[in-house]
Amino acid sequence: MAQASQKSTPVHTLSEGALAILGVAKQLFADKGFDAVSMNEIARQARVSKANVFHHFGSKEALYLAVLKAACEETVGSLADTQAGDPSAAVDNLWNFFASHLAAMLKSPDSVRLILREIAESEESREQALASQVFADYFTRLVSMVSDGQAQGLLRAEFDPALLAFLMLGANVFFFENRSVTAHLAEGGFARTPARYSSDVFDLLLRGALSDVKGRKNQ
Amino acid sequence: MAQASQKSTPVHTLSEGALAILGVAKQLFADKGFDAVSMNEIARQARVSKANVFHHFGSKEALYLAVLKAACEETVGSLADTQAGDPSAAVDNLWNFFASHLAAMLKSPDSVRLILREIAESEESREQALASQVFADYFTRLVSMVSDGQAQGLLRAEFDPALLAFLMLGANVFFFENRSVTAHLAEGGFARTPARYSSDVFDLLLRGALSDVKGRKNQ
DNA sequence: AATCAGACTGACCGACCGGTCAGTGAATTG
DNA sequence: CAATTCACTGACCGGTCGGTCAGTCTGATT
Repeated sequence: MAQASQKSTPVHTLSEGALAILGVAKQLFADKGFDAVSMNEIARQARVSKANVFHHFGSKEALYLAVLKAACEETVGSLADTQAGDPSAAVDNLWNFFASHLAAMLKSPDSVRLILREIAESEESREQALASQVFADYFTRLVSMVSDGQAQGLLRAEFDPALLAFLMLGANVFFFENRSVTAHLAEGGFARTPARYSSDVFDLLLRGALSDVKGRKNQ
Repeated sequence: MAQASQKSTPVHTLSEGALAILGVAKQLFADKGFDAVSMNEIARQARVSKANVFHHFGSKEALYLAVLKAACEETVGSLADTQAGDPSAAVDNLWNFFASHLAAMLKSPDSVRLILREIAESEESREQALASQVFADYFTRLVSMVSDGQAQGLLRAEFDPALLAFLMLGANVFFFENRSVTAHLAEGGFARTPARYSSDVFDLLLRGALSDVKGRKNQ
């Protein structure tokens, strides 16, 4: 075991074969989940021997962890440049973040599916904590933007900012997870393109569903 | 193979052992997914021999299908009694459906996780179609309620009714899937109890996040 | 008493699993 | 040139996988 299972080697120092393994493993794990993928299959698709996979990553668990870690870094990385913005334009910032978040998810779907899969897992493992951290990162950013909007008087202050943030995150994730289902749906026109979905959802969240007559009867 | 793999035996005609197997399999499949569960494990927990599991269900696939089918029926069944309601009270109907939907999910989490797992799968199998149908059932109901609300002038008519339905469904599913994550979150107060979450989300969706000043600047 | 159906079991099967290991061959280094 | 390093491999291991089968036991039918 030459350099197996060393912690978090920067990606660009890996050998060609190791990168191929990482790429194949990412796609397979995202597609079918940890248990449905065998090391044999990964090796075959990466065109290396199975022993070579173990040489580079030590164990199946370690390989999975490496894949997940890369996916998390890629995901939070794509978010890093979509930041800043002054509080007085909180609603615009919110919109930018919301739309680019969905776009980023769709641009690297394997990473996202990997992370969502991990979060859905019930056991509280090291891997789950990693994936949850990505979730928390997005969430915290959204919450602070919403808070800004409330502080500036642009948004109503009566609701919990975390609630809107959660709703926005959920709207994107739910869209992402159900793309294939909504595509076959008769009423699925709203989800035909991500851009349209984003702007329509954002508009609905901001303005609300209620008509402007005084009928405020909820609960 | 005595009565294995017959299609959709009504549950109450199954033997005691078969029911035990079904129950154990449901919990295990929901917890860990198809590939992470072995027939040995199911047999052990159900206190029967592995051969007996095959006697009753023929194959692992068939057992999984039986479990999934039962879960789908249970889920749409819990929805069946929450129906009707005249169109003029569309908003109230919407609220009732929304709140009881979340409550129903939390009452039979194994079934829900089974279905969500199946929907998340990429391959378009027979099982996926089954699970998607449950999704479609809920969705269609919601859409028609929203349409009613729009026809009655209670809700704004400018947005796609399917969009609000989708958002509501997503809000509940997202809450369900991320219960364990939000519980550890500092800003997770909004998700402390399902009842509070339901009513707060519903209120926010109806009234919108924007404050009432004329600042309508979105896009 | 004889027959039959069906729930149930232990022993077994070939295939495949994750993982190991001794070794090969091509660069790098002294 | 010798020594070292390291990506890489084929052969192999014990164990578990989904699945089969011959047969046992029990209770109802005739």
